Amino acid sequence: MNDARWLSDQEQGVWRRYLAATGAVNDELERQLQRDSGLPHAYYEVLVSLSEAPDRTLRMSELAERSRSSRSRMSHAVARLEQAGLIERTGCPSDKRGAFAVLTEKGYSALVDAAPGHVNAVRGVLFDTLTPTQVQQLSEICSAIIGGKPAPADKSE
Amino acid sequence: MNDARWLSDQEQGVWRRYLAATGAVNDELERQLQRDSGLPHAYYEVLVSLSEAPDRTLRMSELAERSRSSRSRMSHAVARLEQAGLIERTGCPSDKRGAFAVLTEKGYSALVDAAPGHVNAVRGVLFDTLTPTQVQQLSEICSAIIGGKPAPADKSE
DNA sequence: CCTCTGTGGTTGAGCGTTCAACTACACGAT
DNA sequence: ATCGTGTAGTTGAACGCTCAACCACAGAGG
Repeated sequence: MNDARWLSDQEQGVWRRYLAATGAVNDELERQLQRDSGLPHAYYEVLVSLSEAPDRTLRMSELAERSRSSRSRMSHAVARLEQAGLIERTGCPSDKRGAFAVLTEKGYSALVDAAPGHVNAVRGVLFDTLTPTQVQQLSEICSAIIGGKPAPADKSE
Repeated sequence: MNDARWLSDQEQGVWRRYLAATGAVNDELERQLQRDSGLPHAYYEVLVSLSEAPDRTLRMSELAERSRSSRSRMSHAVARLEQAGLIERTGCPSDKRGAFAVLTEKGYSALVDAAPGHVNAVRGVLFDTLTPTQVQQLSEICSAIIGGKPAPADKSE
């Protein structure tokens, strides 16, 4: 493990804190959403994306992009959400390979029901914990990470 | 969605960037480790914990704590790692309910092989992307999220 | 000794993600 | 027309995680 390119003690500490912190945030959100709404966070985000789209409708691939997710994953996810009655699928007339996902009324209410608790959890875990200065710093740090790597990123800002 | 406790536009932006950034970091690390070593990141961390313990040995529950993981998860994980020959289990003489997990030579080599690529990935995704100031800020932000304890040199866990 | 409660650890089912096929259609070239 | 290539989306198996039992033992009290 004595590699010339190993992390410094300081870097190693930061990295471990990073893993602990993001892990804690993740766990807390996942647990809260699952407990209060029976939805995994990933599925909640799918509903959010659809709710913000015109006609609450998106192509599968668009939906995958916005959720930073693979097509396969979105296929499985939408299948489950459809089976739960929160989403419906319709074919695309102009391109017969395509498929639309549409948020149902039931799906919209599920989202409206889930949102306050979720927002509360986000506040509790992040915005209530950090100072406004830290929030600003975190924002810039995240922008740096997103922009510096060839990863599927949200450009809608 | 017009809840009095909804997130402000700024907060919402930060939150989405946070999700994108941490998601990208996660995906990148998971992909790199899986491709180059066939290990999920969680399993890699188990090997790291064991490699740092005296005699490369830890009780299951200690291992679970250090990996911020449930006992169940650790049981499954160690079962798989044992089956892969990277870990061995031995009973605890003083408490016959207990079990030790021991890193094998093969497990140690697997870790040594995997480490450089992993460290490289961590650098590429985080430390090469951020300025030293941002790294320091991130460290304090993570500390705040974890425990509310500020000190960068803090080690009260 | 025996039960009662608590703890260390395991197990199995259910679920979400991944990966590698695979289907079906679009589009351009031959 | 048909061939080849590329794209949209789906499928199934393998795998890791979670959750709720569950087993085996420890320790205290009767």
